[in-house]
Order: sequence, then C-alpha cells, then structure tokens
Amino acid sequence: MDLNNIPKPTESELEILQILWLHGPSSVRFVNEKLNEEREVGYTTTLKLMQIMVDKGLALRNTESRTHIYQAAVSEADTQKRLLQKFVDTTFRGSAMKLVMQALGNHQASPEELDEIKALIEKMESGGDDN
Amino acid sequence: MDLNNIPKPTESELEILQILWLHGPSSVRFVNEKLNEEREVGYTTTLKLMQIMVDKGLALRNTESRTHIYQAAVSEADTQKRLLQKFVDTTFRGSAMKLVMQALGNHQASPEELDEIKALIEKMESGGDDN
DNA sequence: AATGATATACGAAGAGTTTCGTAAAAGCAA
DNA sequence: TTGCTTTTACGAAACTCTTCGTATATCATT
Repeated sequence: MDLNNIPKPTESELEILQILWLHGPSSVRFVNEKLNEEREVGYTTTLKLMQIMVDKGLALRNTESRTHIYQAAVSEADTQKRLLQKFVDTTFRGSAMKLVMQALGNHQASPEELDEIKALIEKMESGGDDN
Repeated sequence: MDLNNIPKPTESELEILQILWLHGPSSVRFVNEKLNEEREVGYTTTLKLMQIMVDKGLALRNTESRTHIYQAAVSEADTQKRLLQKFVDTTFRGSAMKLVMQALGNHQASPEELDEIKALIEKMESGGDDN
C-alpha cells in the first residue's frame, strides 16, 4: 500500500486499533481473544484483518519471532481527530458545536467532567484566538 | 424492506439525507445537482441510491407526478443521536466527554456558542439527574 | 523422527455499497 | 405523428469489507 497517505480505518480495523492502543504491541492471538470478549470472531479472520492493516499502513509488525507482534502505526489522538472531523462534517454538516451540545445532552456527565469542560471553555474565552 | 427497524444510513445515503433535511422534499434531479456541487455523481447513481433509501425506509416518495418527489423518512435529530452514540462507542470507547473535549479543542467556537454550552452545563449541574 | 499444536499465507466466497449502461415510459416540440 | 428530452426501472459490474477454509511452516513433546 502507499507509504504515506494512510486510509481511514474501517469499523473492524478500529476495534483492533483500540486494543493495540490500550495494550500496546500484541500478538494476533491476544487481539483475537480480546475481540472475542465482545463478539465471536475466528482466529484467521483477525489475522487477515491485521495483515491488511499492515498493508494499509495502519499497523506495524515485528516478524522476528514466529509469533508476529503487531502495533498501531497511527496514534489514537490523531485518529480520533481525523475521524471526528469527518464525522462532524458528514453528520452535523460541520457544526462541531451542535455535536457538542448533542453529546452533552445525551450522555450524563459527572460534576468533575463538567468542571473540566468549563475550565477548558474559560481558557478558550481568555486566550481565545489561537489553536 | 422491514417496516420499522430502519438501518443506519451509509455515507452516501447520509449525504442525500442532509440535502433532504436542508431543502425539504426534492426531485432526484435537484438532489443530484446538489451532490454535484461537492463531487461528480451520475444521475442514475443518485436515482438508484434514493430508490434504495425508500426500500430501506430512510426516505419516502410521492409518485403522483412523473417526477417523483422524495423526502426524508427519518428525522435529523434522531439520526444524529443514533450515529453519535455509535461513534462515541467505537472511536472514543464510549467516553462522550473525551469527544466533547476533542471537539472543543479542535474547532474554534464563537463566544456566543461557548456561552450556550456553559449555560447547558449550568443547567445540568443544578437539575443534574434527569434528561 | 513422528505427532500434535500453533502460526502465518493465500485465496476465495459472501455481503453490502456504489456506480452506471441500457431500456422502457412519459412528456414536449416541430 | 415523429422525433428529442426527461424520467424511472432494471440489472449487473466494480469495489470494499468481512469471513473463513485450506495449505504450509514452525515449534514442542515424546
């Protein structure tokens, strides 16, 4: 696959990335077991997906030992940012604020979390040009 | 398609829904022209998609005149809510607050918008159970 | 060495999505 | 009526994603 220019991960690939981000470099077996805590997936299915991810540049693998070790090749924060951008565009016509309001309204937040958000807003309102 | 139990719209279907939500009941030609403001799409491609959307229950159509008129069969708010829920789960491991923080950080908001959010937070902090 | 377990490689089937060519029907204009 | 345009209907190709069967290689155990 094209070095540089890494594509958007699919649903299944994102699930695997979540595991790699959370647990660090992992074997296919480990990832497959984690996936199977959520839903049934065959071992070779997971293997194939992870091989494709390497091909796409979403993951790297170390083939020194017989059991190959895979790791994420894209960062969680960057990926979230990219996917969020696209999601805001397609689902909220680019209005991040509408999304924020929806998210705040739908999900209940703890007082601590709300304070965190308020703090961020304060910061944005004071030094409110850059970023 | 199954009445009731309407599936999640695909990317292309969502694009079309956006147009229908924004402009109300529309002909295939109109929708196709709007789509072509963004990217090149053939007329029959748009037609086929819209027919499928009727089949899935995502859209309704009036066939009284020769030019059929389509309208969204699902509301914008409900759809956004559904898609947001799924997006939070898959991309932010269920943490709506992380998503909110990201969205606030990435996109610049006007003071008015920030105030709106603050107002919502105040409301949540006072009467903070229901909703 | 032989057996069994575990790993990767390969390829292809099946489902869903997107695209569009072609045909048929309906309306319009000369 | 005869053609030209617009519209819908139909079906299939192209593409992507997911899944898994089968083959092959590697390792450990006896």
